[in-house]
Amino acid sequence: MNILAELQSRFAAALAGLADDPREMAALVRPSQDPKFGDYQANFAMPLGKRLGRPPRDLAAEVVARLQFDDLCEAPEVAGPGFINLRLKTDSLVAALQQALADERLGVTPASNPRTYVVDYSAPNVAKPMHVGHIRSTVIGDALARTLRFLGHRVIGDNHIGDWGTQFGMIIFGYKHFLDRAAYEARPVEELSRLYRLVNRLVDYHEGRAALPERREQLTRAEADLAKLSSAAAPTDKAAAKNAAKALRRAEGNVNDLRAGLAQLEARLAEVDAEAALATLAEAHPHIGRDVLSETARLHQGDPENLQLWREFLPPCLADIERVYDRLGVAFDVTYGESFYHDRLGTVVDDLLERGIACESEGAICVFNEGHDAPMVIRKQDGAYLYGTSDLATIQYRVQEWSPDVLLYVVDHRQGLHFQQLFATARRWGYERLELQHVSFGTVLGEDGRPFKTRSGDTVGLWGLLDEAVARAYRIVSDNDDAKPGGAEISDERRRQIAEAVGIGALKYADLAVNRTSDYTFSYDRMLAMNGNTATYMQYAYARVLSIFAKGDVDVAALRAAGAAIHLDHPAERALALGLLQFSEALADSVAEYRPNLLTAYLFELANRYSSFFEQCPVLKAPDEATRTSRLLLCDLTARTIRQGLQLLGIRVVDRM
RNA sequence: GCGCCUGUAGCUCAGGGGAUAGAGCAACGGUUUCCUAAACCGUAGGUCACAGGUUCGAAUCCUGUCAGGCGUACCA
Repeated sequence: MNILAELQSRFAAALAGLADDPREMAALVRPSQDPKFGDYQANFAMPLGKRLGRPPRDLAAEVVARLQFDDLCEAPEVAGPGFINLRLKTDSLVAALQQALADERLGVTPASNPRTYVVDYSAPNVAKPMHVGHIRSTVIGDALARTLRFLGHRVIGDNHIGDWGTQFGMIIFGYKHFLDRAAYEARPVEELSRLYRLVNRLVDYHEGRAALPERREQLTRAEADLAKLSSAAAPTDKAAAKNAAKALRRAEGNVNDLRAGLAQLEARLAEVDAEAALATLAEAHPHIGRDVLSETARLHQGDPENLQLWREFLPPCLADIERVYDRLGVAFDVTYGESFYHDRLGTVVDDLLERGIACESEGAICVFNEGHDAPMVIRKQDGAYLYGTSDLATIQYRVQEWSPDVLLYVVDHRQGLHFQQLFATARRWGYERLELQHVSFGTVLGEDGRPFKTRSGDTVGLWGLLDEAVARAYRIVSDNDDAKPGGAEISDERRRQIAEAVGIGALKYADLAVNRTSDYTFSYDRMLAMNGNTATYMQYAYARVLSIFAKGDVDVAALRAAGAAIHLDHPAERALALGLLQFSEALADSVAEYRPNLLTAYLFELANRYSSFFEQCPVLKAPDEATRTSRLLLCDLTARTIRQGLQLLGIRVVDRM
C-alpha cells in the first residue's frame, strides 16, 4: 500500500466542505524531512488559513478533529505556524509490513489505470563502435521500462537503431577500396569498424582542408575587430563604457574560440599528413566526401550491389551490439531500425504535403512550425529523407501497431529542438492525443570538455569500459575476501561472477543516480566507484542479509509462511520499517517524472537504514526468540526490497561479496 | 540574435514552495572477543552565482544580470 496516498485521501475527505479544492490541499501532505516532526506532515493550513481568513492553527485543529484515522496514526500534533505532524501507529506499520511480507509485489499495488508506453532508447549506430556516450540512454531507458512494467503498465521497449545512415556509405566505400580481406574474414566487425574510422578520417581531412581558408579568414576578421575595439577610446558615459567592455570581452572570447578551433583543426590535418600511408590515401581520394554520399544514395535507391553489401554487413554488426546488451542485461521487445521505415518515408512526405502541413521551400520539403525560426526539413533538395522523416514514419507505425498512450524518447538533450519540431509536426498530423515525451539527459563531458578520450586519445570503447569496471571490482572483491578474519571464502570463479555484477552495477549506477538533466563530467573513478553512494553499497547490504540467513541456517520462506509477529521496539527497527513501506512511493515518484535517480536515492536511504539496524540490532543473537524472528522478517523484507529495487534499475544482486 | 539546460560544501552531485539545506569522496577523530569494517558513529566544512519581485513561508516560483554548456533548415 501507498501510505502517502492513503493519508492524502483521508485528508481530502476531512477537508471536504472546508476547502473548494480538498485534493490539492491534501497533496500538501508530505513525508517529513526531520523525524522529530513525525513521519509525515500536512502543510495546507497556512495557505488555506490565509485564503479563508482564519488562523492556520485553528484551522489545523479543526481538520484534525474531523480526521478519521485512528487506525493509522497517533494523535496528530499541530506545530509551529500550523503544520500538522503525523506519526504512524506502530500497529499500522506492522500490519502493512505483514501484508508486504506475504506479497510477491512487496505491497506495491499495480496502476489502477494501466497505460501503454513505447520506450525508445539506446539507439546506437550500427557499425560505429559503441562508446561511453551510448550508455546513458541504454541504462536510463532500461530502468524506466522495467519500472513502468512493474507498476502494471504495458511497455514496448524499442531500440531504434541507426542501420541505414551515412556510416554505411562510408563502410561500403571503404569495403570497395581499402578492404583487408583476410582481416574481414577473420573478424568482420573489427575490420568494418576500421574501415569506418579510416573513411571517416579521410572525409574529415578533406572537409577540414576545404574549410581551412575560410576559418583563417574568420580568425583574421575577428582579430581585426578585436584590435579595433581595444584601440577605441573608452566612452565617458557609464552605460556606453559598460557596453564597450562587454563587446570587447565578447570579441576576445570569439578570437579565442576561433583560435582554439583552428589549432585543433590544423592538428588533425597535421596528424594525417604525418602518417605517410594515410596521407597517400587522402591524396588518392580527393572527392571522398562526395563519393561516400553517392554510395549512401545508391544504397537508398536499391542498388543491388550496395544492398547486398548492407545485408552482408548488418548481421555481424548486430551480433556485436547484442553481445554488449547481453553483458549489460538489457533486452528490447523490438529492434526496428531506421531501415525498417525506409519504404514508408515517401508516403509520409506525400501525406503531409496533401494535408497542407508540409510545403516546398528552396527545393526542400519542409514543415514550418509556430515558434520556430527554422523549418523541419523532411526531404532534402536532392530527394533524400532525413531522420525527422523517419521519426514521423515511426510514430505512425507505433500508433498503428500498439495504440500507445505515451511515447518516451530517451535521448541526449542536444536533440531537444529536433523533438520539439517532431512533436509539433506530429500533433498537427493528427496525434494530438498521444503523449510525446523527450526524456532528455545531459551529455557526458570530458574533463576538459572533450569527451570520451583515453590518455592515448582513443574513444573509450564501451566493451573496454565494462572490462575495466569488472577488473576493478574483481580486485576489490578479492582483497576483501582475502582480508576476512577466517580467511578467504570465495572461489576464484565465484569471485569473477561477483565482480561482473558489482562492476557493471557500479557503472550503471553512476548514470542512474544523478538527475538526468544535468551534464556530467566523465571520470573513471566516479563511474566505477564502489564506495559510498553506489550500487555496491546496496549489494553489500543485501549480501549481509543473506549471510545472516546462511549463518543462522534460516528457512526464510517457512518463517514468512508461519506468519510470525513483527515487533518494532528499537528506533532503528522502526526507521527501517518505515523505509520499507515507502517503496511504492519511491516508484511512483520515479515514474512520475521519468527519473530513476529518485529510486536510487530511495534505495540508498533504505540500505543506509539497514546498515544502522545491522549495527544496533543483533538478529541471530537477539535477546529472545520473538525478537529474533521479528528481525529476521525485517531482514527478509529488506533483502527483497533491495533486490526488487535494484532489479528495476537493471542491477543484479549477489548472495555473497 | 533566438531557444533549451546548468550554477548548492575543497571535489562530484542530491534536494526544485514548508520548519535548523543534505549525501558520497577528500580531511580529522572514534568503533572489530559481537550476524561481512565494501560497514557504523562523530567533528569540521555553505552569502544555495548576483540583484529585485511574488508568498504566511523561496535554494526551490517570476523578472533581470553575470558565468558555463548545448542547439539553431537540408548530419544523426
